[in-house]
Amino acid sequence: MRLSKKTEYAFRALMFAARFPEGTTFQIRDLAEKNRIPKKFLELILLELKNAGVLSSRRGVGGGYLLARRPGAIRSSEIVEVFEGPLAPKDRRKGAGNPEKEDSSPAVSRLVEEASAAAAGIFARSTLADLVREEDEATLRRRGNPMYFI
Amino acid sequence: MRLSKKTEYAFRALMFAARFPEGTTFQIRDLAEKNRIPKKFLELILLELKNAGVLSSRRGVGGGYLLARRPGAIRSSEIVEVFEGPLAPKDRRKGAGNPEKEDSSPAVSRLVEEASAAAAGIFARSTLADLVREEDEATLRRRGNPMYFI
DNA sequence: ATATATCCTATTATTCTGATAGGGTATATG
DNA sequence: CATATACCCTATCAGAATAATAGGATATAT
Repeated sequence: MRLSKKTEYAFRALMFAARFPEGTTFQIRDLAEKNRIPKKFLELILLELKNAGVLSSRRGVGGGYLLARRPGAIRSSEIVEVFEGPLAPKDRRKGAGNPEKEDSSPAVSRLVEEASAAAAGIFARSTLADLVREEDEATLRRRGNPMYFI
Repeated sequence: MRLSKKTEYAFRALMFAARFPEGTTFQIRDLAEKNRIPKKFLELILLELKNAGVLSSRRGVGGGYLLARRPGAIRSSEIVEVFEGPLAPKDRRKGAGNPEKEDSSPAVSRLVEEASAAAAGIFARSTLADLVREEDEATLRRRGNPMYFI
C-alpha cells in the first residue's frame, strides 16, 4: 500500500499544525519552507483539507490556517480519504459503489472490500494526536533520552 | 483499495484455470474470448503468472496453460503481489524497503505499514479454491437454488 | 513440413500524479 | 482608504504509470 504525495504532505502539514497552540494560525509559506514542500502544491492540499472540514483558515494580514478540531478528534482515516477516496465501501447495495466493478468476479470484489475494510480499520483507530505523540517519543529516544514503558 | 486491470484479469484467468480437471490445459484464445479480455494483453499476464510459479505451460500444438499447484495451495496474496508488488514489508531493517520513505514521518510510515499488513493478512487467508467455491455458491443462489448455512 | 500455441521485446495510447502559473478575494493595519 | 498580506480558485503542463497493441521468435504434436 502506498500513499500519494498529496496524502504524505497532508499528514506532515497536519502534524505541523498540531504543534501550534490551539486557536493560533500558521502560514503556508512557513510550512512549505520548513518541510520542503512546493508552496503552490501545498496550497491546493490545505484547501482540500479545509473543504473537508479538517482545517480552518483566516484570510488577510495575520491570517493563516489552523486545525478545525483538536488533534485527538481527527482520525487518520479521514485524512487518507480526502486524497485517496473512500477506504471502505460502506454501501453494499446493488449498483452502489464504483460502476466498473461489473467485469470483476463478485468473490474477488468481496475479498478486496474485506482487505480494504481491514486497512480502513487501522487508519480509523489512529488519530493525529497519536501520530504526533509517536513522533515525539521517537525523537526523544533518538536523542539518547530513552523512555521506559511498563 | 483498487486492483489494477492486470490483477483483475489474473484473478479471472486463474479462476478459469481452476475449473479445468487437474493436469489438463486451456488456451489463451479460449480464455480471452470467454472473458472479454484482450488476447495479447492476457498473454503478458499469463506469462508473468508462469514466471511467478503460479501457472505452468506446454508449448506447441495441443499445448496451453494449467495451474502449477492445486487451487487450495495458491494464496490470493500471491496473485496480488505478482502485479501490485509486495503487500507487506517483511524487512524492517534500516535502509530496507523503498528508499524514498525518508521524507515521510516515521509515525505515518509505521501506520501505513500496519494497514498494509492488515490488508495483506486478508489476502493471505484466501486461496484460489476459496474464490471459486464462493463464486459457485453465489451462482447457485442466483439460480433460485438457495443454500442454507447453519 | 506445417499448423498451433506459447514466448519475448518494443511501441503506443491513455490516464493519473505531481507540480506550476497567474491572478482573484478578503482583511488587518497605518 | 490604500496597501501589504495571505488565503482562494482555475487552468495548464510534464512525467510516470497503466492498459493495450504489434510483430515476430520458438517449441511441439501431427
